[in-house]
Amino acid sequence: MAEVTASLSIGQIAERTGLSVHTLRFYEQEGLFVSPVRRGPGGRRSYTEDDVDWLTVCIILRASGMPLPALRRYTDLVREGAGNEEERLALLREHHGRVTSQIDRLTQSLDLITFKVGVYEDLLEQDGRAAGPGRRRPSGGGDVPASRPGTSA
Amino acid sequence: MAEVTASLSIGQIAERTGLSVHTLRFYEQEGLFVSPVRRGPGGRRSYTEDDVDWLTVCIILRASGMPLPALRRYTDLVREGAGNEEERLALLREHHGRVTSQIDRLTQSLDLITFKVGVYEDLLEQDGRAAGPGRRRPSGGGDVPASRPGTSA
DNA sequence: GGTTGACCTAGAGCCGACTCAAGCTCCTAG
DNA sequence: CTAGGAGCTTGAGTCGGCTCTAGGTCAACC
Repeated sequence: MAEVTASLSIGQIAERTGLSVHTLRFYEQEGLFVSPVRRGPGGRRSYTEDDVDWLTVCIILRASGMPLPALRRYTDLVREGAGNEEERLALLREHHGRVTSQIDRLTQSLDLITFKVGVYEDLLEQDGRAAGPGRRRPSGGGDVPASRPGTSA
Repeated sequence: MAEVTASLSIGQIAERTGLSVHTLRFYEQEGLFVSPVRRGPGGRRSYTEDDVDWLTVCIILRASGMPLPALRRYTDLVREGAGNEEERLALLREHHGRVTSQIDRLTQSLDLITFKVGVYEDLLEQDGRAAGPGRRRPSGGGDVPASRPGTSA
């Protein structure tokens, strides 16, 4: 129950988070740390487990496409402490919306891709065996040699 | 049934696809057109409906994160015509995989975001009414004023 | 005949998010 | 004592994907 918050070097943080030391310094400079990064002997950065936790959140937000300025804003709000929860919520909600619509867009795109994959699979399969009209797809995904152009989307 | 493939100007294409004229010229330069863009009087680009169809595919592939070089490669394969379907399929499959894993990542991220939104909603709601312990979440998403640090991820 | 407006080219510029380079300070091990 | 390795700072470079500028052509309209 003691564990007086062991301090971690930038290298250790890099290893734990998967971010590069470059990126860690860059993030610091961009104001993405809630509490200022302490310095140990020789001016070396010294981090805590809390920093790792926070970075984990940052990484997830970044992975979901939150731009650095937004992440920075969020960090600022958290640093300011209690009293701005509405704004934090608003920010998170907005991001939530963007992520869901991004997932939607991707899912839609995936439909086309899946379709095209299927078209080529059929094409190659029936190319392999002699002939014989097996299950075919509605056609229209062959991209170019469609003889009558206009259906190649 | 006639419709001798009316030719469209770059401006019309821009309007139809939502790409800017800049981007259309840029894409052409990047080799993202299957057939070379024809030129009308005065050297003006003249497109067909087929180009629109192809661009639509390109837009979807781009929207799902396919990098320009990959898109270019795919375009090259299509331009070359029949005989390279395996490679097209491989390319599409690879992209398919990347898109699905991207969707997975986003969905995971969304979980955290949703959770945090919930935390702040609860917090603000119970802040609004006097007190009374309504349904609460397991806590741990409050970011910073957690008194005992180390649980703020 | 002057002024739009859409188009052309070549090439520069921009933005986001890193990523690296140069030159320095420490500390530790051999 | 020196070589290596981790860290430091400032500032520049990179990459992907556009986006814009400058300077010009051409056709149409008033």
